[in-house]
Amino acid sequence: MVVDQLSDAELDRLFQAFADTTRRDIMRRVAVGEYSVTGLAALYAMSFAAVQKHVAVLERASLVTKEKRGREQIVRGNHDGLEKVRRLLDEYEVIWRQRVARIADILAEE
Amino acid sequence: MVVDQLSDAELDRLFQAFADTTRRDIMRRVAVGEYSVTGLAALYAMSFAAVQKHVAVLERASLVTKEKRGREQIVRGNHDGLEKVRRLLDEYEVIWRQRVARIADILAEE
DNA sequence: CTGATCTACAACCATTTGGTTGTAGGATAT
DNA sequence: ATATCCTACAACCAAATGGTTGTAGATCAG
Repeated sequence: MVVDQLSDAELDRLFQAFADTTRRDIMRRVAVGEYSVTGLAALYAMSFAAVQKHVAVLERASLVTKEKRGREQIVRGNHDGLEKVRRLLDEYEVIWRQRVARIADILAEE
Repeated sequence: MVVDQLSDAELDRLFQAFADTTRRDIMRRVAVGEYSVTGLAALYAMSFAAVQKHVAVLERASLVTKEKRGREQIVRGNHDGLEKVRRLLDEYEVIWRQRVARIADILAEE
């Protein structure tokens, strides 16, 4: 099993990428289908450049990939990025449960 | 079952709160034990005010709660906030798996 | 070749963020 | 009563964020 150590900077970028409504919506879209950057831009009430920037943020966070197809750039969801975030939150969950279990033990002892 | 609709603003706050190394570290600490704000501040190479602000960000995101005890303010992890984020990411996961399944079906038809 | 389309990126702007120091109020200890 | 401790918050600053318009390079269609 690969340990896949996540740097703080990488996690910062991952969570930061999710911390915007438009980007979360893009994530949902590209998880289901394929979109060019222009195709995505058509969905939102903001400029093409703004959407292109959002896609760039997602790309830097490894949450999407882009593939050139003719003059278009096809944006696809990257499952790895999502998995990394989920895994981290699962760790927090484990820590939490351990604590709850510990407290339960303490209460049982009384 | 409570649906517990999450507003975009609430999700923005939750992910934003996680998008900082210091705040993630605070989350790990308060998941395990109890800390006053001063107790937390002692752990980091920054001013008390900076840490107090980080705690305030986590509190606004419903990721921690504070309880006054004498002149101290005890910071505790709030499991609900963590669960909300995990649940959202699980939704993305479900969407993703549906897509993978759909592609597998298409490939199977050929 | 020419014009239209798709993308990337620079420059700019307002707001937010993450840090600082300083001030002030409530709780505790002596 | 007084000094100390813990906290909150204001004011400030530099950098990042989320948006804009404009420019320019590829690629495609006629």
